[in-house]
Amino acid sequence: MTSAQIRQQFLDFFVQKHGHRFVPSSPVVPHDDPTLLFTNAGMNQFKPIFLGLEKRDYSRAANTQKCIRAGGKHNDLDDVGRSRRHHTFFEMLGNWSFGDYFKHGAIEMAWELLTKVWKLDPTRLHVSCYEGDEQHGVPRDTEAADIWRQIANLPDDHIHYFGKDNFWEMGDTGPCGPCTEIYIDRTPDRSGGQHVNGDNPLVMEIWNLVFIQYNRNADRTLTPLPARHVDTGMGFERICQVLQNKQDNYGIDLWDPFFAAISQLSNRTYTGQYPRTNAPDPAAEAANPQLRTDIAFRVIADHLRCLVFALTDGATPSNEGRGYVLRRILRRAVRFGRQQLDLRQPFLHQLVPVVVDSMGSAFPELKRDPQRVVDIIQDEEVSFGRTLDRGIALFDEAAQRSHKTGRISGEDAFKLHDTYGFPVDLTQVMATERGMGVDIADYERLMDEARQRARGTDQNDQANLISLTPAALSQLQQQGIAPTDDAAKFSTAPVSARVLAIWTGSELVDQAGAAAGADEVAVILDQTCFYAEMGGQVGDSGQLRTAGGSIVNIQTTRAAGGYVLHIGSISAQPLRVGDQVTATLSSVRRLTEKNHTATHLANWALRQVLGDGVQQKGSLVDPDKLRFDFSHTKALSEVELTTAQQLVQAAIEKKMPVHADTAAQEQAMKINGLRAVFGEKYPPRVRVVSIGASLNELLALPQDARWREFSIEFCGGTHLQNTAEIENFLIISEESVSKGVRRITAFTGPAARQAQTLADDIDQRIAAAGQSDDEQLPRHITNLTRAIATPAVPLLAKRRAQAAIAELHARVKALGKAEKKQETFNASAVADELMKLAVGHLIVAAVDGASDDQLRSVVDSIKTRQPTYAIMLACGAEDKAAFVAAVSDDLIKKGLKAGDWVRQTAQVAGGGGGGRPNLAQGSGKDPTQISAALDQARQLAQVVQ
RNA sequence: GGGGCGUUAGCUCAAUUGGGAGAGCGCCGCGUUUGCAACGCGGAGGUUACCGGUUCGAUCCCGGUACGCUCCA
Repeated sequence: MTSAQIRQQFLDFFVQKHGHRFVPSSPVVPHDDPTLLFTNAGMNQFKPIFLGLEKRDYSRAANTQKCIRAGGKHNDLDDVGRSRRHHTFFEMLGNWSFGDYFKHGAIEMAWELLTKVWKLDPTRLHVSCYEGDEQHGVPRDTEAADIWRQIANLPDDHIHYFGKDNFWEMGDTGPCGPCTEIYIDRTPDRSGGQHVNGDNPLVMEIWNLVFIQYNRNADRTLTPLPARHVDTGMGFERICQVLQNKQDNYGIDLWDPFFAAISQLSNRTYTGQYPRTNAPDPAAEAANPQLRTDIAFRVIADHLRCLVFALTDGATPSNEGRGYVLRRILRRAVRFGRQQLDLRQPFLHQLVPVVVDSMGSAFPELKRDPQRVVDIIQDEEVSFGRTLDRGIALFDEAAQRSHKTGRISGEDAFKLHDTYGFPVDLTQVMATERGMGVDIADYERLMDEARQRARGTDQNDQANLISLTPAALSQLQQQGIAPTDDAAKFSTAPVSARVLAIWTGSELVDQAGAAAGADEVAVILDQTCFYAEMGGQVGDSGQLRTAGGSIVNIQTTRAAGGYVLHIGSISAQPLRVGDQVTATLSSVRRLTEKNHTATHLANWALRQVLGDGVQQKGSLVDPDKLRFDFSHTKALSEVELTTAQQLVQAAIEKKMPVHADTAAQEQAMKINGLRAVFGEKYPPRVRVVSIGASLNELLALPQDARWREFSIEFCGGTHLQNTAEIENFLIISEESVSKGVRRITAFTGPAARQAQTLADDIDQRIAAAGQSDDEQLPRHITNLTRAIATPAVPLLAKRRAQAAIAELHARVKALGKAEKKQETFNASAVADELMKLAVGHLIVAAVDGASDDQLRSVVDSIKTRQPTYAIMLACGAEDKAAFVAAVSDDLIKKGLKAGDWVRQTAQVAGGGGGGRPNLAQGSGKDPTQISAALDQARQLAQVVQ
């Protein structure tokens, strides 16, 4: 049975036989959950259902979920390759019940699938159940055990009890419950019962059934949930191992194409050997080259699969967060290829088609744009190659330094790693190759210190107000407080509302402010006109006022579990639950709406200019500006920017009406030219914001080619009535945010007007500089440079100024060159004159009207012709005297050093100087003292006369 | 979010009590050679990332900005 069949049978069993809805795997990169690095369990996408934040139109679901476990709390990265069961990426088969079937149904179906469909030997199956927790009043899960006895006829010695391993919790608080795990005993004599939940690889957990029936409160107590859920997870690679009768997860057919491809690249074969333990054992590995090869094959295959999925789902390698985890995974794969398989050139990207071909039918998203994935990986490989080359050079230096001790210092190893990204295990390998060691203890010490430093300043600010804890959420629900009615948010009129709850960030209180404590709060009302941050539009600010004189200044607004949190500070009188308030928006809402409507026009205009490849990658709309990120591979040209800007400006001048209405998603999706954010989940009924044509017109003729001339987007934000209200639109900057993503920032309305005056000012300066005299050029350059240093300068004006500055620089350079040509001619002539004034081997003279540079070239000129002389020349400008001295080696030996000579000379003219014994320079502030200074110079030179 | 490091010629990089901006490769010209490679001679190419400060004087010291590399969370 192939792995593909196994996957399909699992899904068919639940979907076709037991009425589950197939819910496609959510992306491995959880775009909407910043607390999670990667999707690491099947239930991630169902979390909101368990938390009671969301309802679905199905109560049974099944899927195979893409999971990554690396970098977070579960970090399996370093075990991969040596371990038989670990992956950075794996599939988790699962079935769920949301308030539908519970323990009986879950166990019955699991048993049926394993023993009837897949025909596993029932006598080899064991289960574990929760042993209970008296302290919190949770009984031993005899219920599950009884079901097992009844359905599976399991004898008592196949039912085991454990503590916290059999109690599953989502977090510190929230839904949780006991679970029952199914194990398979593959010992020859079926004696594995004692190893259940132990380390024996022959006794392996294959399925975990979780029964969610409690809520864990903040005080650690448990409350039974009104609706009980089932959440199960079965490692796909593991069950394939069992059904294909293999000893390890990498022995299954799924990996065959991977190993074949790696084999072809490296000209080696995979034999499936494993070390005794998961921990690296350099001695054993050194003695067995085939073992090292096998480990490398597994590392590359696993990491490759992980990268391709993560990149496909929109992540990119970077130096922070999840991007950093991906970079580490990629580099680990490259390192193993390089060290063990001698793959010195970028190779990983060549393997991408293996993943796409072998898994593309189960995960069609892989086929969408594999070339992008190839490009990103290749880029990373090339840049890691540079890092390694640099590291090797630096390692050589370090080895040189410590060649006496025969030991690379911990400090060097640390610096190689911390500053230059050169992996410490490579340092060790290279040291060993030269018969050297590495001071690893000291390296670890420095590493710990660095970790401490990084953590030291990690403070969690008062961010607690912006969301509700699961405990607070369930408390609100239990009090019967309905989600906030925010239908009024699309208008700007004040509304009258009642205070339903006050949240301090840690608890719900009846009153707050002034004498009542906590004045930074989040207020929940029965209805509101405030827009909670969403879809890139920032939350509203404004005021809540009571008749009794309490005022809450709202800084921002967020949504949590259907409740709108008005976050702000209470002044004057305390605020109480039950108070009647008037909610008034700040006038900046209008500015935000200008920016939001303009963002839609910008999105549309960029697509007109750059083509359909432009996809929205993010946006931020606040009162000050709009920021729009979109996919595009290179910087925008001046023409593209100008055209996009003009398109938006034209749309403003056309005074187009802005329509917003809801429609069935399925219908709306058909509209030609509609923009939706890729990867975003949209509800069955969506709100469509269209500019220039009403939703009714659009839906009447959805495929009409005309619609491409209009901006049409799914959007829940607030907008103007008419584009004319935007007034002005000016692009302020254009930059790259990550590979393949550009960002434009723009202003509208009054901010754009202000920016325009800056642009006009700059254009005037450019014009003035163009006609400037030669001497004034540097001043114009400085002025222009300063003028564009202000952040709010429109981009096009800035680019014009930069071009002008470059031109001015070129002019200055050309002038300097012309002057210099004359100078060299003068220098040798002046030198000729001066040499006539020599007294013995000494020349001390003033050169009138010469510059510092000219002075030096005269000295050079004399020196080349009379290498045995001592020379001191001086020149004066308005407020400055300059000296250059040169002394021959002979005369230095006699006691005249140029540095001392020029210093003591320049001191006479109120300055100082210095340099080397053979050449030095100095300067002073008083040019009238030049001749006195030169007298001093002659005096000092007496020593060599 | 917090550290470390970097930015000098087209490229790779030097330049220490703060005092003359350099090398190798590449490029252009000339020479040697039947030709090529190689070699020899000569040459062009620099706002030392940007802004400010200290100083008689800053590639160098100090502060800030931008960009890049890198480690940790």
